[in-house]
Amino acid sequence: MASDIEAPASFDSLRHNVQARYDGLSPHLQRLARLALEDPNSFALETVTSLAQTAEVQPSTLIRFAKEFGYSGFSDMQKIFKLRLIEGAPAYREQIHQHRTRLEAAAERDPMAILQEFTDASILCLERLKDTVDPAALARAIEMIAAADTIYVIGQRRAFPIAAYIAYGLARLEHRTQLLDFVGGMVPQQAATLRPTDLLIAVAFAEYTPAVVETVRDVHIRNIPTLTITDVPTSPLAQHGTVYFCVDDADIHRFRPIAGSISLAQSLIIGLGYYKDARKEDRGHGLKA
Amino acid sequence: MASDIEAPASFDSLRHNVQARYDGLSPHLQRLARLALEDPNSFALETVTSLAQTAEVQPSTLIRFAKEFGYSGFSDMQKIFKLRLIEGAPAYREQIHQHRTRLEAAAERDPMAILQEFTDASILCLERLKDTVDPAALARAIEMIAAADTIYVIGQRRAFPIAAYIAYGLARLEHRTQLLDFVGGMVPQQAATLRPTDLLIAVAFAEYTPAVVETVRDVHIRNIPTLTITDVPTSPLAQHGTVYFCVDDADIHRFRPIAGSISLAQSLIIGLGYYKDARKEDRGHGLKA
DNA sequence: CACAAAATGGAAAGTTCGTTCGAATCAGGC
DNA sequence: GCCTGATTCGAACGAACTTTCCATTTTGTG
Repeated sequence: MASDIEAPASFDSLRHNVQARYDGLSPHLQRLARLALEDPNSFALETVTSLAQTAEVQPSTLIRFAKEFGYSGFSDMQKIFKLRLIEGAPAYREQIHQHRTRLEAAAERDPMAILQEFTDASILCLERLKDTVDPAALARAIEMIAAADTIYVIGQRRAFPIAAYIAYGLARLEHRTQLLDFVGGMVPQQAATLRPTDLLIAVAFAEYTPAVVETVRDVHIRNIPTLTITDVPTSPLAQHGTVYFCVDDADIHRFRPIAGSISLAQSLIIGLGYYKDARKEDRGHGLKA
Repeated sequence: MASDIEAPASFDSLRHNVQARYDGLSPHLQRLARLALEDPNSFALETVTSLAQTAEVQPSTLIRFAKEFGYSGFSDMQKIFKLRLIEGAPAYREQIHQHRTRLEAAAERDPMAILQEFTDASILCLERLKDTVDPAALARAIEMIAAADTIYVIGQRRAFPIAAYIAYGLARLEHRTQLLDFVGGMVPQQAATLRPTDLLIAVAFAEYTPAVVETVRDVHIRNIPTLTITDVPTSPLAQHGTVYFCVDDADIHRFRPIAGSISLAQSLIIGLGYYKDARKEDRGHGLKA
């Protein structure tokens, strides 16, 4: 063991350590050092034996390598490599939990504290949205909307405001849009009139309003394109979405922030606006190369 | 084991399989399915025992889960999750870079850049909201809502989703609530039935929908309490609000973020929830000092 | 209400993995 | 050329992990 008061706790500091002491290492340890910095993924996922094979050293050398940098053994060092892979991801749910407890603590008397905590939580949702949305799905969703003849939008309870906003936005962009709002109780009949050239946009979160789920399923089974916004990949709306988005906003005191979903909806609308503008321009200037 | 000729070799196909067969799985397997799709990183890095603990199932259930989808055991399935991590991970650092360059270069075309820009703008709105909201107004608004007999909510166009959310939230807190949605064209008549013990909540931004403005003015002149959410203090809704909030969100690409207004609405609802809980407790334990 | 089938719990067996430690090998100095 | 110290090898051990199997509970059905 080189010195006693070390053991880097982050991948970055470990890398610095390895780089600084590289010249003073024995040949085999140098080989491992190179491997560790060039292919850290393998160090996170593979076993001592298989790493030893690829590096053409004995397993015990890997343990000596780990101890050389202050860890108690290989497993101890491997934690750092595993951490590097998930970087930042686990923070979200913990942070939300913090917000929730803080909100519950300070809330009873001061509404302003509620506002504070709630907007903070909403901001977190928005930050996360940027990371979790699949760019390909976003592009495809916009194309689907642009290609559709008539767009039907459905959403109930907490999801209704989002559905309403989508309908509003589409109408502003002069799309044929129909918000299925259950007034008059004719939704099943309305859904039955959808054609394969139309599009159904559905929004629902747990517990998924049965009427919405059924509508989506019926329409999707009839091979009519569906675009769904829901919370988790296992939701029935994800299963029956031709394209789907998951915006999982952890709930805060029985109410979930919907800022994430709303912003996604708004981004879809704005993206659609640009998409249509671009196509209009192309048509105006003739065919493009 | 469900069938014999399967075992997805990629994470995508595994995800599709899980989504498709989710409904037919037993409760515990469903729980694992959710965890697997929502937190695939843990499935790649952690052990059977620790995953079983977080999912609150027995380790054996994880093996059953893996076999259900055609793998020989958990380790066999875990390979897929590990693969996803090494293929998906290098993207991360590049993604950050991509975001930057895409934002600077081609913001107009790329939907992902729009999403980025738009969520950033929404975050800004939320930051501002915390500073601009008057704590006294917030407290008074909650008291007004709590004191009201029946609450009428009105909002059109972009403000309609916000009004709809308020109506939803109030209904969930078991308030008598009526969303004035212009279906049937009876809004003026409905508004005429408001009594001084009721409350009108109105939401409108420039250009203020005339029907909403008129309704608010009429109700306010009749000395019925009004709570309004609008954009600027000079708005007609601010003038005729017994209590009013201004949430001025600068527009971006012809559309304004409404995340700020939505979050204010949600904070009002949650604040009301706590307020009611507190009063209920007080009544239960007698008068408080 | 009893029964069969499915789902789950839990402990014990079996396997893989990480780690240790003495022997073997190598490099450089007298 | 031998000796010393550092380095590496590799078998054996012990711990951790996965898997199996059967008892128990739950669920649905006649």
